[in-house]
Amino acid sequence: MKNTVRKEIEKAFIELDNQEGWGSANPGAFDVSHPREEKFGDFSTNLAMIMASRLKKKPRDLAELLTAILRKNDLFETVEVAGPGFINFRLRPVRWARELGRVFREKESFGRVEIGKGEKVMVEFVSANPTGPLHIGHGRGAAVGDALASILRWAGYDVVREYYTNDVGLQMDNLGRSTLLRARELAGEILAEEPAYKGEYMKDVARAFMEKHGPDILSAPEAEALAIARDFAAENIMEGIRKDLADFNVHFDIWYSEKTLHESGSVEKLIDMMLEQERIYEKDGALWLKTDEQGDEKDRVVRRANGVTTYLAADIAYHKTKLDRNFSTLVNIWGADHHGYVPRMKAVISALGGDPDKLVVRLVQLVSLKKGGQTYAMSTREGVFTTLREIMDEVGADAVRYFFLMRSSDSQMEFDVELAKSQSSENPVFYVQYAHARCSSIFRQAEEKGVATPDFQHVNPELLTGEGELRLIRKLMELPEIVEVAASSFQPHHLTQYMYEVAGLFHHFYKHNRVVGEDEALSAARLSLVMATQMILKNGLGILGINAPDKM
RNA sequence: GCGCCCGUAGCUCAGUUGGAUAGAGUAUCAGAUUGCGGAUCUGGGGGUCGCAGGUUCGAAUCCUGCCGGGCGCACCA
Repeated sequence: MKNTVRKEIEKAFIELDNQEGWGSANPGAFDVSHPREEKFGDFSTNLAMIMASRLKKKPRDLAELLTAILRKNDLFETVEVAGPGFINFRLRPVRWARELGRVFREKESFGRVEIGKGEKVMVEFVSANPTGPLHIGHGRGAAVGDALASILRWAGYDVVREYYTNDVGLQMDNLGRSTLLRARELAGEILAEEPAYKGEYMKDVARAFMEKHGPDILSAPEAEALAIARDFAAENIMEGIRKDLADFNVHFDIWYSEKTLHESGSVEKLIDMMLEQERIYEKDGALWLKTDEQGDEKDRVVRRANGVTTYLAADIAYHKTKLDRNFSTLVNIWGADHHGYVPRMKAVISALGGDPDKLVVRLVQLVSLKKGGQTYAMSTREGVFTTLREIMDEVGADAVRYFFLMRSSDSQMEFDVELAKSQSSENPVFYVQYAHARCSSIFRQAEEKGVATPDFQHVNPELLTGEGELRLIRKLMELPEIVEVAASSFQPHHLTQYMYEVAGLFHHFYKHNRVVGEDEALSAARLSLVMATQMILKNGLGILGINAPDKM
């Protein structure tokens, strides 16, 4: 609808331009927005203010001239000049009601837009090392990454969800050693040293390890036992991560293993190539990548003096594969504690001959937990963290996702556990899901009373022009705009916020308008509005990866 | 010391590319409903948008400086 209005404004401007002979032809960039105050109308444009300086006219005078033309358009009920030179539009109510037909034509696709034009986008997220279970920080990244991927898909991009596993290197060796230590402890030995991974979960890993390999494994040669323990632990923990994510309704297209990059030799090959290109040089026995001249604080080591490559070396090879796979945008969702890597990774992209602007890093800020009136900061340093599994078990996957998605990922957030658990209107996820369930309930009621589900083509739109109805309809028709905003800002919370508003307007409508009543035509019209609302709630919640229940 | 994010109502937070009298929930106060799910709805009070400059017709939004909070600054990942 917004685009329709924009086109009408452009047409009017061109007409005015011809009439006055300014020859400016192009109205340029101007806004069409929903005014904050309802009394200003359905849409508002700043065109007159933008063009005023270019044409050396007073904004209000220009606005008046445009208004005279726009008033002839029967799309609008009123066109008015306001404030410093805004033009405010109010559409004829019946035009809004008729617009609902779009929802019934597009159904489960209503909300899709084509700004992506089929371009390939990768969203890489979570990518936690298989050294321990996911905690709620990972959970926030998982929710944001997954919802963002869906939003981009709805915006017309060809999206791939990818998880990169760091399944080799020093951390993995530490993991193997920790497993063996715990296994020996289970066998009755005293801990020879403090394990690198101290969490309780390591005891479970060790127990499973012993069950599979039996006690003989402990007397095997150290190197052999270590390798077996390492591989077992990594696989065991990774399995848990996959399960957690699946239960969190997060599904990846590709699980990319760092190990394969080493095994294929592409890490070494790229280092050699960059040495030749003098993007990598030797100093103090180590090999360094020139990231400094690309905006990083200093150059970075890719191969240590002891001959072992660093994480960065693998990351070069990994990002090479991303570039080779022809994505137009590479989105990475990282925890805020990794922000220092952004310039480094941009430098890597440049060194590979790619455009660093292709890499979009969304940093997701930390989560703290509020429980029993206390706030707990999640801290890896102090080893205090709640796992994603624990919080999912306590409040449910839907509520966890909703809470992670209702705030801007740029802000640190407080997760109120009691609120997420409460089954009342105070809890936003219940408020939204309840709106959907209420729609279903209305249909059940209609069915009992023998009221048929209407076909929108036979509904009289004039019957949907009450204040509460119009407000709801206007909001419903915004879904495509919201998808666009969320996609272009890479911020899913815009959609979550919108869902809440839709639910609020629907509850209001329901309270003040009898849906299934005596008047057959009116019942049909209102039932169709409920159907449209339910479709929007279902589509929106679907994008966010949250269930839309018929009963609660 | 350098860098990134944040600072908006008592509390938790929105505010799309700069727009009109800055919003929601919650808390608080006051109300509604003999009917489709009260898991709902209506209203009131509550603000120096951290502070100070600057750009602009117009700044919560952009720029600079300062203050406060969080997080990073390895030949770890």
